[in-house]
Amino acid sequence: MDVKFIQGDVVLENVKCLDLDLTLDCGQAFRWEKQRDGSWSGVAKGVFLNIIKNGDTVILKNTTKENYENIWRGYFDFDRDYVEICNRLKQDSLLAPTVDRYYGIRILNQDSWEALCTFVISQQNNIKRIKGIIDRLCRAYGDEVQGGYYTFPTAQRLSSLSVEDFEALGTGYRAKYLERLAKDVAGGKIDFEKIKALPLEDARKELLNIYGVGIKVANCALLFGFGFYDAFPVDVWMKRVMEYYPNGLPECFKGIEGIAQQYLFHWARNNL
DNA sequence: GTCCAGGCATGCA
DNA sequence: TGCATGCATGGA
Repeated sequence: MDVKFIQGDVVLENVKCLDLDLTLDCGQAFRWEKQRDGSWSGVAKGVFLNIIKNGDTVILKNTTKENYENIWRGYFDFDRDYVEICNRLKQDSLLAPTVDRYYGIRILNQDSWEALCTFVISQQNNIKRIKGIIDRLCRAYGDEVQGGYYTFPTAQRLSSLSVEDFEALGTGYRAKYLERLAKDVAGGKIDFEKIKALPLEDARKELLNIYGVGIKVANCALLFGFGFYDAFPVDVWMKRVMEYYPNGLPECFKGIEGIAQQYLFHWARNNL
């Protein structure tokens, strides 16, 4: 992959195994919007981005070199060899056709706080409604960084809200979880950087101590917001998929269980 | 009207 | 340890 900085844009050439449509709308992030020109707009880590892919060329419009290096390079996982990963996953005969069918799904490295909050909201919920809740949350308590695009509110900002304030966003019974989560994070009870540095099992234990966080939400947060590619979230869709793996996960998933999971999850939602 | 969604806390055995 | 139950909301 070649990186060029051309007239205020960041241009990446020869990008392999990246499908923006699949990656930005496969149930791992809920805030990206597709534009009429086929590009995607969104906000991550407090910064707005419009991104488009033509052939093997990706253009991050109106982006500084600093933002590319500090945010987007890691967010889109540009340094990871997904071609090699997909080839490895295709050693599994069940996953092989799925990887071919949905080739280009990547894991986004989202902000830890946003991912944790997002997947607390996601529990016992559907993707359409999750998006609506998060959109209302950001519009109400985030900062507008571009017309109609808002940052995800900080834990400090949300720590002053009441349970009723969260309920007003349509979060339902999850409101009490969010209320306490915001206060605990703002108060320093939960240290994201410390958790990121732990082994998977220990990191998961830390997250499981949080009110409203169970095994599924913990694994999603670990995979999408803490850099644990070996986390393997199992929700109602993945439970159906697991019937195809009665003897457990195949050896070729090792270390990248989370990436395998995302292909299987997407396949399940579209075919089961 | 019933069922379901990227589940979890709680109570009880 | 494992299992049953209640839980908010909105779309199908």
